[in-house]
Amino acid sequence: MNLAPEYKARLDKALEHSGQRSTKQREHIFSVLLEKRDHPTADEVYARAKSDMPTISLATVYNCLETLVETSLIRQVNFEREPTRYCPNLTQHAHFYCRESGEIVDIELSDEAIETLMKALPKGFSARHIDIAYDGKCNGCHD
Amino acid sequence: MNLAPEYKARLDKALEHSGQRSTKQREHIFSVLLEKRDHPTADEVYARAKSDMPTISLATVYNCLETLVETSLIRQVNFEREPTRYCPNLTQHAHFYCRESGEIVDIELSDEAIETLMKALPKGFSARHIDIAYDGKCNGCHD
DNA sequence: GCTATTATTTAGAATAATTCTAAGTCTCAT
DNA sequence: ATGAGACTTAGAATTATTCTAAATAATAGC
Ligand SMILES: [Mn+2]
Ligand SMILES: [Mn+2]
Ligand SMILES: [Zn+2]
Ligand SMILES: [Zn+2]
Repeated sequence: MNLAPEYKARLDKALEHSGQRSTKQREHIFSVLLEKRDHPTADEVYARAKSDMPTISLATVYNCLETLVETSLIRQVNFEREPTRYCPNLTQHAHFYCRESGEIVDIELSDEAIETLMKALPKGFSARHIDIAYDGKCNGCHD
Repeated sequence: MNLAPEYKARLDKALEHSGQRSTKQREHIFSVLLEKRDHPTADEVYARAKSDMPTISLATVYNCLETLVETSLIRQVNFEREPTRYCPNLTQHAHFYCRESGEIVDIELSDEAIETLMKALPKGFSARHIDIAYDGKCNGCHD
C-alpha cells in the first residue's frame, strides 16, 4: 500500500481541485486499484483493501470509489446488471468481457475508431463519453 | 393489444424454435414493446401491459421479457446501474442517453463503424456482440 | 500546537431491481 | 379427454448499493 509519489500528487491535486480532503482511506483505495490493474468489484476492492487496512468499512470503499470516479482518477465499468467494476486505466479504451472465463480485458481504441463513432451521431447531438463493451471469447478460451 | 400477423408469426416461430410455448402473456408483452417503440423499463412495461391485461403479474413481465430477449425478438439495454430497459429495434444500433432529458435515442450504425471496432480486437478474440452507449446532450436539449 | 469547524468514516439499516419459490393454471401431445 | 410438463402468479428472498446518524479525523485560524 504505498502510492508512488507521482500518483499521490495526482490524487491530492484532483481532490484539492474538487474541494475534497486527502485521507488515508482514499489514498489506500487508489493504491489498491493501481497495484493490480484489473477490474475489481467494490467487494473485491474491499477484500484487497482490508489486508493492509483491516478497519476500513465497505461503505468507505464505496465512498472512496465514488470520489475517485468523480475526480476522474479511475473509471467505472458496467456489464449488464453485474456489480460495477472499477478500472484504473485512463487511456481511451473499450472492454471485452469473456463469456467463458469471465475475464475483462482492455481493448485500446484508435482516435480513428472514436471519430467514426462520433460521426454516426445525428446533427445536434453531442456526446461527452462513449462506452464500448464487447462480449465473446478471449484468446485464452479457444475451442 | 393486437399483434400484427407478421409479428405474431415471428413470435410463434421464435418460441417454437426454442421449444417454448406461445402464451397470451408473451404475445401481449411483445405487442406492448412494439406499440410504442421506446425503451421502457420492466416497471413501465408492467404498467402498460396492465391496462389491457389487468391480471398480469410483474414476475410474468420479467419472465416474458427474458424469453423475448433470449429468443432475440427484443434487446436489453443497460445504462450504468439503472433499471434494465427493453428495445424492440433489431437493426444494428447504438444508444444515446441524454443527461438532460433522460431520453434514450437509437443511433443507427454503419457496417463500416462495426468493422472498425471489430478490427480493434487483438488476435484470438472473437466478439458475439458489441454494446455501444453514448451519453451527452441530445438535439432537443441545447444551451 | 490547540481548537473549532467541517468533511469523512463507520456500522448497520434501508432501498430497489430482480430472482426465486411453491402453488395453481394452462397447453399440447397422446 | 387426460396427464406431463410448461407457464403464471403472489409474495418472499436476494443483493448491490445508498442512506443515516454517531464517531472520528483533517484543516484553518489562532
Ligand atoms: Mn479497463
Ligand atoms: Mn434501441
Ligand atoms: Zn476467456
Ligand atoms: Zn436531451
